[in-house]
Amino acid sequence: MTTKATSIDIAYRAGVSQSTVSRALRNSPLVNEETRLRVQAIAKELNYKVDKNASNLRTQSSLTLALLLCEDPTNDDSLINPFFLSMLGSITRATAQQGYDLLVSFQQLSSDWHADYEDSNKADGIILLGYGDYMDYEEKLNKLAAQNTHLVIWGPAQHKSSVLSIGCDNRQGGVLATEHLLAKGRRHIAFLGDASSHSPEFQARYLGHQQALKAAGVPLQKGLQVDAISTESSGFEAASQLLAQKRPFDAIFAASDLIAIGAMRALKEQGIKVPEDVAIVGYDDIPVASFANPPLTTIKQNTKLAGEILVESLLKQIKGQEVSNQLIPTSLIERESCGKKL
Amino acid sequence: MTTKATSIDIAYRAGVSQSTVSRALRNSPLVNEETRLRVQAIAKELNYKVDKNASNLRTQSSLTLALLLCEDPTNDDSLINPFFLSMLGSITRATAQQGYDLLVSFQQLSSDWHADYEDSNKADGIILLGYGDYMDYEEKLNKLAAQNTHLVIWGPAQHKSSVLSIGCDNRQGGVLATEHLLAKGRRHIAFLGDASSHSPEFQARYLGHQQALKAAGVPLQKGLQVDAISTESSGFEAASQLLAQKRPFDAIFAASDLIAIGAMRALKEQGIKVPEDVAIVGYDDIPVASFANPPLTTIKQNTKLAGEILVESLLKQIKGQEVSNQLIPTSLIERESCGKKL
DNA sequence: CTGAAAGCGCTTACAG
DNA sequence: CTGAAAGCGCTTACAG
Repeated sequence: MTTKATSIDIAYRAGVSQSTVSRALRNSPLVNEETRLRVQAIAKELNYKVDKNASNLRTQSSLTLALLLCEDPTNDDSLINPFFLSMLGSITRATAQQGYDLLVSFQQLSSDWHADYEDSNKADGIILLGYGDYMDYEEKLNKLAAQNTHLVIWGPAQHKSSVLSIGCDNRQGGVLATEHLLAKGRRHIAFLGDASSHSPEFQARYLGHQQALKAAGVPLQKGLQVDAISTESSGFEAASQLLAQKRPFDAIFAASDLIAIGAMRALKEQGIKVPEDVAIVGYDDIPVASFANPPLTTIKQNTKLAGEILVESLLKQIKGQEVSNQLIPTSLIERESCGKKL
Repeated sequence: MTTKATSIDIAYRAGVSQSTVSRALRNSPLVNEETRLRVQAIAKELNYKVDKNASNLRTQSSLTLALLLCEDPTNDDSLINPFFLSMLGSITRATAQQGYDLLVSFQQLSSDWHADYEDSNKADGIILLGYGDYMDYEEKLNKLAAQNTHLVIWGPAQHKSSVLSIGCDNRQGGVLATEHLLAKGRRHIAFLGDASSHSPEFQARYLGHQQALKAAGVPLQKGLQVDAISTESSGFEAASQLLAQKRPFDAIFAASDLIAIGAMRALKEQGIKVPEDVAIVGYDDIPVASFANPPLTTIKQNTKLAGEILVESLLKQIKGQEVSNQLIPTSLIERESCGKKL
């Protein structure tokens, strides 16, 4: 193994032309079966692999997808949102299943990631996984779409945006959570999470919450909504603030599991029992949820399916097929934070 | 933006040759400052990006690293070991920092991953992150090393292997854990984790445990070691088995946080209090650890540093520089599962 | 079924 | 400082 074998080496050994080698290796029906087998045997023996740079250059495609994880710059610790990590896993798998490679990159929202990957022919398309506040980069996104970049983003579809979006149905998840709490007999349900348009996901969950309340004829109490971002400490803060209000409540719908866990800590410190005094539902079903105390009932986003759809849609777009935004349904995972199963 | 601009388009507009464009874009000192600026301005205007396939083909390098995550096939759910996820994050960052791209791939140990990436010129080198039992693929690894593949693996250095290894100092971590338990006055310390050579990491931790015991003059009780793999349920099983033995113990050193958490569940179910009755130390410091109840004291592996060293070493190897195996020190994170801080 | 040839878009000696 | 030319290793019309 001194130097890498090329198709010419194989051609020489097999006594055929380099073109034939290329055809044989790609299983072209044009080439004689016997020749093909001979060529393939020699290729295997020499441990030959097609040079991707050469073939990509020639075919002008890369069989590679780029995944851009846009992180919240505030959180500069090497800690990644566990939900994203789970998405990363499923996207990697789905990409491999389709015979593509995956280039992964972490980006600050601020940086000039726009199209670097596709423009330089490193990837055929881009998947963008970003945090909450899409408004910041909506402009960039639209510009990209206008340039015919192949791009799919994870998240709620934006009204004015023409970018292909795949996301979970946050409103439906919100409905599910609140319906569950209602079914457990709770009537004073607090919502922990930013409900402004800067967090479209959380906002949609809150909207679902309101919808379920309305459907059940239970009045919404605005005072029971407290802002929080998706961290344990923010959840702790929000719950403490809620408690300080002295406004009675018997349940919490937390916009994320991390918030729920922080909230549970705050409740425990004040001697409030979960689920006896306050029932609680989270959102995401991150691994920690099942280890919480008590194990957390939560809304699960199907990351496996999401990854598959993301990759599938992007590939369709690349091939010029019709694609449309999709909303993936969520499901409720019942554990013990809302009391005994019904 | 109809079609992608090439260096020829720029040459045409700038009124220079394509060679000069190439030089100007690479900031070659050979080219006149004024020309360079003009060319770069036009490139920017046309949104030009160097075609990676072409330049890689020409230079025979890819500025890309491949990360192979070899998963335990038993665990076919989309759940990835949280520790690996954390490594993935830090490797991605370290790679980007060095100006390289990262190709990520999940592999079954069984599959023929060997060198696909480097052989096909998609990557300049490979980082292998695998689960416990390296013996299964040691042969493959040695073959690769013999082929001059640029490769670095995460894990304990193997005696007979010539493969570059970077890993945490598991023995030292074991010493740390047991010393801490000893300092808390515990004398009957159980060890939960496979201590055979099939799990070299766990085995090294167990060896560290023994070493600390010996240094303190506390006799090792072999009966207090129970096998477990790194899952919550296996930890639960192991602790249950330990309890069933009726051999008294006042502390547990779990070979991983997941095992520790499962063990805590088993203890709780039997009404045994942590840390009053039994103190417990885990290993890894995965995110769940701090949310456990009580928060888990554990041995932290510095994944940020590990990722950096992994990438750095691989790059050195690629450049033909001297490299050697490295052991990264661990540290103890004290929380509440061993009682009050001293 | 097979071969000779062009060309993907760069980088880099070589000559001036 | 600049240009003409070769060549990285493939794929694929084109001709036979």
